[in-house]
Amino acid sequence: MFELDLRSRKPIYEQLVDKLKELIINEILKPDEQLPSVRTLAQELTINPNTIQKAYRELETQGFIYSQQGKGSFVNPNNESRDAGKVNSIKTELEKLILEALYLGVKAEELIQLIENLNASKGGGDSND
Amino acid sequence: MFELDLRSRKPIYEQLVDKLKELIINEILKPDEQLPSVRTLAQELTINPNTIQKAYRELETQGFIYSQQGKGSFVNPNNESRDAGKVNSIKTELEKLILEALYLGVKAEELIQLIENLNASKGGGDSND
DNA sequence: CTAAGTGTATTACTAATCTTAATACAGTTA
DNA sequence: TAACTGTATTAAGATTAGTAATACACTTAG
Repeated sequence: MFELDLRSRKPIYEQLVDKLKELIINEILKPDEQLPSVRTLAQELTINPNTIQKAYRELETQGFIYSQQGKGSFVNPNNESRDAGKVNSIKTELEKLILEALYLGVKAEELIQLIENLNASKGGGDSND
Repeated sequence: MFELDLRSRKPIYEQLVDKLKELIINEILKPDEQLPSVRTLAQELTINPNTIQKAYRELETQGFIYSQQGKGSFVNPNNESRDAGKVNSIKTELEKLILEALYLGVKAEELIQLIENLNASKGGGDSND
């Protein structure tokens, strides 16, 4: 299900968070779909269950999944209103990166094109990155 | 010159890097303008010179400043061609954030507006964030 | 109720990072 | 030469991050 780089400087749990976020955003994991249990996934990836749990907790904090004790962890159906704070922090990050890109000579049109491409492929299934 | 949060989880040198990048991008620090010396700034902020140096080294690695032994550290005039690798990594980061924003319900138009606003204010002096 | 599955919490050990400090070296400039 | 620059090294302490082992709590199927 995942390919992890155990030798990377990037923590395992962070790699997990990124990959799962990607799967959720690209709707490969559907709303309310159950994720693998912490122990199952831990066995599969040959890492510690706590590491999985740390990733799941982070995803829950960020609002991408919800967990129920005894039942499992599931993809959070994305109601586009609950995340005002998160949207704001993302916008702040975006501003920083956009300013940096503009400073380095990237044209505004190019950035706009980037958005339009990503927006067009949204919901169109998987992406190749 | 700066306000640092010594109690923050964010390392001091990283706070410095961010602030200086901002000043450079917004052209408050002009090309070839000399930065405060590591020792001066260290005294001013009551922190260790090594911490300043770490920030300066990071800024130099990222291409925002250049340093000359015996002379000082200076804002790097931004020739908009040298940073192909950096531009690419910024674009990758942007893609991730844009996808996440779109997923959370932010409209593409809103993001485009964001870019246009930032682009319009570019070179127009300071910003209020 | 029991068994086997789920998530959760606590604790501990290890490793890495951050900050400071004390020196020393090297180049520039007046 | 003196006083300023950046740079490098080493070491120490503190904090944080990552991983692991274990126990607890809830849910579901029988």
